[in-house]
Amino acid sequence: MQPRKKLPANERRQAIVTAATHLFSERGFRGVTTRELAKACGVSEPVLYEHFADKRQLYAAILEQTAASNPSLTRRIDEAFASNLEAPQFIHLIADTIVRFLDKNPNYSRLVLFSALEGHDLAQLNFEHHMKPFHTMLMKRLQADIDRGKLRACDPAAAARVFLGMINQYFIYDLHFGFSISKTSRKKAIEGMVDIFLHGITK
Amino acid sequence: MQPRKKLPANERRQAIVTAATHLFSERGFRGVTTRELAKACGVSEPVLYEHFADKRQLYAAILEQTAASNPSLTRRIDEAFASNLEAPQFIHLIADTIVRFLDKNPNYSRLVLFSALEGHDLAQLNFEHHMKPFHTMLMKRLQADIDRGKLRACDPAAAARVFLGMINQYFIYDLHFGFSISKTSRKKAIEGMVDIFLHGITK
DNA sequence: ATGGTAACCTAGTGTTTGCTAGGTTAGTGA
DNA sequence: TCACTAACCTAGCAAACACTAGGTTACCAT
Repeated sequence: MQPRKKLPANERRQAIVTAATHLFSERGFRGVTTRELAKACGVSEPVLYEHFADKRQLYAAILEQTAASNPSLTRRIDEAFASNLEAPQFIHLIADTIVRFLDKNPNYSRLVLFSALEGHDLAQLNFEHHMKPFHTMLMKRLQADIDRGKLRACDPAAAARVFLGMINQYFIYDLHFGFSISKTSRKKAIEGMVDIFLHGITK
Repeated sequence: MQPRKKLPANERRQAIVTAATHLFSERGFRGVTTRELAKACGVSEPVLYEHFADKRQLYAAILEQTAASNPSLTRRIDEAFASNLEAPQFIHLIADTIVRFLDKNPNYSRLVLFSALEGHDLAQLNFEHHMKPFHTMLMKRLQADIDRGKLRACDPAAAARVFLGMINQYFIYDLHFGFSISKTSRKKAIEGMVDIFLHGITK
């Protein structure tokens, strides 16, 4: 065991947030003790309290970072919306982007869902920052396509909900099956769902 | 304060389970203390331990009852499947039945989701007893309609997933909005989603 | 009426929790 | 090189936790 390395405040703080994100996403706010947290960070408990006033504020910092970050996902989504792809290719791209993100960030959905269930003040942050804007953008895009006569005259709000629910179901299945489905059959499942969704909104 | 009423074991046990179901669905397993539990039941803590070996077994009993019960929902779903309604009416009926159930049992989804997230042994019980059979039945029904030429040749497994995800999204929105949406707009939202789903699977 | 007992209680147990007082060490600038 | 301080530690607090030993009371059969 080599002597412990001392880190500057900002780096240590980030290390704590990273480790805590893992733990909180696995077991929720109440399921993680500050002792575990400290051990996972490789430091002692008082160090946590030099960066965060209490456990709740540490949790809040994590939720905030989670909701504010994921720049790669946001960027790719924005790119998809900015592109002039036709509806089918556009929907495929969006679905693929989100599912790929969820595969690479298995913590994400758990963290968000835990915070919502546990009723944390900042639980709606992700909803307001990601889901709602996405929902709005998707609605507008679909409405535009309907106006252009590219899609049939369905309710764009309902369509956006179906799409989000469809993608979300992907996570629920993972939650129950424990990621036991192979990547290939997963890809097929997504394609099947997108296929039905597209048929549902096109003439 | 009138003298406390003594209940026979089976009635007291059921009273405990009922009260505990409420609390656990609101805050999850770790979010509820045995003291709260006892208070909510109107008894002292040792009474809990005369009916259940420990907190986990009480929780297990609740999950078991939740997964095994809801006979009204199961019966109505079975009736819908047994009926010879055409696909559109059938899908409308199923969606309406489930949504109506979720409105009357706001605890249900939370309890199931909490147990899944917290990784309880019996978490898959509901999935195995309700979701999976329903998924299978829906798949078979859709496949039959596809074979009869009533529906287009889509992937029935994917279709079932889209349907479940769509319904599930209804709960997620409630989770975030806190049941602030009025019943009428809710009904409209469901109808819009069912509409898209139906268009997605019909020719 | 009254004994027997199922149903319930008070008053704790040891353990774990979030959090802290007060001391120690590693790294840096002069 | 050495003093200063940011970064870290050990040790332990009070409160809350799941759970229990041992005594009390309401109810029912006789």
